[in-house]
Amino acid sequence: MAQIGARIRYAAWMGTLPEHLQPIAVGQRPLEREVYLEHQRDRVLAAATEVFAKRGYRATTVDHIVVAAQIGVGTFYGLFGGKEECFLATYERVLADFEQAVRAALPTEAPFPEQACSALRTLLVQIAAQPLRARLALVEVQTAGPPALARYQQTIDRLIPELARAREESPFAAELPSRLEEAVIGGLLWYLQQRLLQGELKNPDAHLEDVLEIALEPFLGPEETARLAAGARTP
Amino acid sequence: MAQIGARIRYAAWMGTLPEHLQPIAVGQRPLEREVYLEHQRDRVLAAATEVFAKRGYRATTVDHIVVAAQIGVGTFYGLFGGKEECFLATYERVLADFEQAVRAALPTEAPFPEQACSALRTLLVQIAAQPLRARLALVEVQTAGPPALARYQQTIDRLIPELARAREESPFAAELPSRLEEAVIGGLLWYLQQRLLQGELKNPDAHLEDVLEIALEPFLGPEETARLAAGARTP
Amino acid sequence: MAQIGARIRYAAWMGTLPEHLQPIAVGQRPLEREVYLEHQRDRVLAAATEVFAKRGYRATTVDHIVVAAQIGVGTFYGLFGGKEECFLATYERVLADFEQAVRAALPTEAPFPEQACSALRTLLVQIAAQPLRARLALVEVQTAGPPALARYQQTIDRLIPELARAREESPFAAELPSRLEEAVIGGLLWYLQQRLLQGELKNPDAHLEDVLEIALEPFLGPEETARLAAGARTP
Amino acid sequence: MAQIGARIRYAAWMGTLPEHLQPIAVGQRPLEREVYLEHQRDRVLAAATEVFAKRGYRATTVDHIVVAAQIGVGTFYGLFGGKEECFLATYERVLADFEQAVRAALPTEAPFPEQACSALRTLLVQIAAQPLRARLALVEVQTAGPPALARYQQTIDRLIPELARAREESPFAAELPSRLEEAVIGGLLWYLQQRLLQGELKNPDAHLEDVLEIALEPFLGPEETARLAAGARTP
DNA sequence: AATGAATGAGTCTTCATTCAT
DNA sequence: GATGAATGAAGACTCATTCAT
Repeated sequence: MAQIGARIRYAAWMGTLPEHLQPIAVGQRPLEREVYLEHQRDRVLAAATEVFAKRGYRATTVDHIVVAAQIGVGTFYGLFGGKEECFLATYERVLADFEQAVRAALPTEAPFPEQACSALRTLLVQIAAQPLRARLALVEVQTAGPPALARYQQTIDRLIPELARAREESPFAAELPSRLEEAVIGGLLWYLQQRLLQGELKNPDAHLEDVLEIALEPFLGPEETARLAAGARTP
Repeated sequence: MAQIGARIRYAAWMGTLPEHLQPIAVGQRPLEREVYLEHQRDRVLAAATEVFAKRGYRATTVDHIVVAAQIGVGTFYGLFGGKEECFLATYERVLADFEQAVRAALPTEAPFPEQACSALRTLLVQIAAQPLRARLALVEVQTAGPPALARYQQTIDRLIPELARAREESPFAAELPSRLEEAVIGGLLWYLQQRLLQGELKNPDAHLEDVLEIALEPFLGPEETARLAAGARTP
Repeated sequence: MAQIGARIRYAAWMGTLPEHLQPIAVGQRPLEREVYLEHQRDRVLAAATEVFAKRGYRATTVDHIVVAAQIGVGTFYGLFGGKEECFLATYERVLADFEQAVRAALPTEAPFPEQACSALRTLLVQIAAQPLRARLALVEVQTAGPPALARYQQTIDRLIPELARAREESPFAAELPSRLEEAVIGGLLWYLQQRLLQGELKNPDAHLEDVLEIALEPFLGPEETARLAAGARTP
Repeated sequence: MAQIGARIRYAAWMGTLPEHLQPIAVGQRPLEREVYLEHQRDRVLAAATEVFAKRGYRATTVDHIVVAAQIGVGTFYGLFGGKEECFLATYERVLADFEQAVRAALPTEAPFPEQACSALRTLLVQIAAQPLRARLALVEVQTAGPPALARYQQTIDRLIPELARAREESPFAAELPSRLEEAVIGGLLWYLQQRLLQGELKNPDAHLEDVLEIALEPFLGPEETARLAAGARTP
């Protein structure tokens, strides 16, 4: 029903035409192919992310992805087991990228509150920079069927121990509700999801205060939270 | 593919068969019919709730509902505009019932904290008593397409002012994060949704403490919350 | 991909247009509908038989049938579980018709050899009259997948006891090979199948002698067989 | 979807790796290559036979064969024109092997009945020894499309003159039905096919008597047939 | 010569919705 | 008003075959 010529893409990517300029190291060829393939999967994943985020998981058809990625249907099924598996791969990729961004920016030597603040800020920055991918990871994942939902919940469950460190640092650790981490994460996700759906997350710093209040104030109290917010704003 | 004879049901409900023995009071007929129709819609809604909750919105087909409700497809489309509209109606009905239950049990004369506590407890009781309907209103609604999601968010938005009363009552009103209501509701919904999906909401009182901690402690503080929990447990 | 307007067919079949000429007996309507439905299934079955016989089971697509029968794809799947089930139904129908024709022509009061001869002759007549259906029942059934093959073998197994009656009548019963029925039926089917594939079964009487020789001579001997052949030729 | 490194296999078969140590006799290379190619085709054919027999012609995909044979898809298409042609080649190969086995065991100097008996016995032995190949040559060939079916019928047609020799030897040649060879072969094939499908051809001698009765008794009469069966059993 | 990634026509199947009865 | 047969667009997925490397 759609798509034509992706072999051409490979040729183009290889820059085939000026033959004499090609790397002559014959042994290298298979490597290039491998690199191309990785690149290919990435391209499809990127296209899929966009399509999923724009149309929603359900409204997206394999054909949409295939057209967007400029590949054949068969290629798609060679790369992924099907629409659902493709979505899952997309989700994993987005998640991994976000996580890596957060880790990369993390002031590992700083005290925990600063680290937490940095993580949240990077998250907001990432969301603002890549709203489509964020939408996929926060919204669409919830409607992409049971396996995706399970994977989403698993992701969140992994956040609980991270936040538990805030409890340890808390001056009022003793009085904290037992389920606080869970509630805080639920609240935070809700907040982000709502803002995202309203298209209100263009400017990360505009929401940092809210986010810190939601995520950290219950543990660290208002003054400390305000201090963090102020600190984050300056640099 | 399925369904047989629903006209018969109407006849039976009317006690029709011996036609000449029917009440002839013509004026009364339309009323009976109206009553029947309402009854009919209720029956279909009830059947639909069950099907939607059991199979999930997406996996449910109009035929499933139609078979469960023992009506014809045409009747279904006479009653609702389509599958989505039917789901929405189902959702509204469930919501209205839950709300009514909460209102009915509300100690209107009691101070706010007691009222809030009662509302939350009734909610837990309702969820435990009707897990299918709860599942529909908390989980399925999120996967039933954009309109349903919008309606869900609207529902939640309406809860914010209710919770804002807790802020007024709060002894530390001044220090409360500005977005606290939002975060608290998000956290609460997350908590309920997770428990529901795990099938852990059979016993309402087992979760009341958690729920109070999540919903009220941020506003009222630990002592007051503990007091409410204790008070709720006794009656 | 194809098909339009079958509702029209129903109207036409009902002869709707001249409304005042319609049977007014309202109670009769559902019956007519039922009759129509049976007629409908028959029509589809007839169309399917033709398509299957002409294109072969494998080369036939559901769409081919659907176009030939002038119905919608959905209607097809409402009538049958799928292509294979449709083929099976077709096969059963053809078989039943052939069997009925044989039974109808059977001289029940005559001695066994005459009955057998009549049965074989009717079979040849039927095959000559409906080569497409014969082809389906003798050839295509073997390539229509395991279930069809099993059904075919079952059919043949049911013929063995019928032929065993010839053994009882045989003057040399004692000397007959034990597996003779099986071999004879195999040989007969082979003969018919080959002739059919060569398009050589246009004239039933041209093959009656061969068929009698194959099927009956091993049991009844050459003279008796020749007598039967001669007798069958005259009427 | 599958297959890796078949070039390696060639290298291994050639003992390639230490390139400078390879026999340099250039003239010899093409020969080795030819030998390799024949070997290669054999290997693929063997793998294909197994796959076709196990999964059935229709359910077998080119990929299945390619994986089983450990070659690339392209190689497959270099070796055969396509799936159907490959099946045909497989069939020919199996047939040729069976025929050769029969010929090899044939007591050329013995009188015809003994030869026929030997041929049938060898056939049964071969079938018992290689049920998969037998299944391919007797069953699958019938479902592998028109060309294969035609080829199958051709094979059988070639058997008729062989069996006609039995007619010449027959003491009752004059009374034999004219189409007897055809019927007998049809019956024999049917018998074998049925036993094969039921997995009942493990022990060749258990079926020799049946087979002789089906194939030879019509020509040679019961006593002679019994004599042959007895003779075949002893050696 | 061998490889296997890419292709995309072709297949089956589902299901929301319509409308003549 | 109720019915349910009919529709057919739309979807997911397969697999024989090609061809650049």
